[in-house]
Amino acid sequence: MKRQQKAKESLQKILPSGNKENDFFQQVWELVRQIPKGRVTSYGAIAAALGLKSGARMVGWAMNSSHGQKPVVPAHRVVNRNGQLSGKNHFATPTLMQELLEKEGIRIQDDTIINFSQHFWDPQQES
DNA sequence: CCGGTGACTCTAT
DNA sequence: TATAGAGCCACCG
Repeated sequence: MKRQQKAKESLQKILPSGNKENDFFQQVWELVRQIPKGRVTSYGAIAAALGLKSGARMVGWAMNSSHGQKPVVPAHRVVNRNGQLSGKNHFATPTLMQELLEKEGIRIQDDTIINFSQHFWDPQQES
């Protein structure tokens, strides 16, 4: 639990100069930002796109740090492999994620995206 | 250096 | 079909 707070604080360090801008987090944020409106992707897909075979958790960690990022990170467009809004609890409000997705034309039922595969956006496909 | 944790995913029972 | 356990990488103290 405290890890998240610490992680957020650590984020403060990577923002200033002299740090590794190529940080894993930055990569994730950048990729997430490239997600087209009305589309969604999974942590595993992002992790794979970054070269992490099973680093889905790291992606989630990056999302945690994405809170308050200057370039808005549409973390709401990132869901688990099941299309469930697993991270909705980490947003400003648990319902914010769903609201944002619905605003983009995505139907959500039971915290799960309907026709997830249809809205799914492959990070590698953007290239 | 080592242990613990995490917005995940897969495999096994 | 559902539940349980292990694997995975990165970061912190």
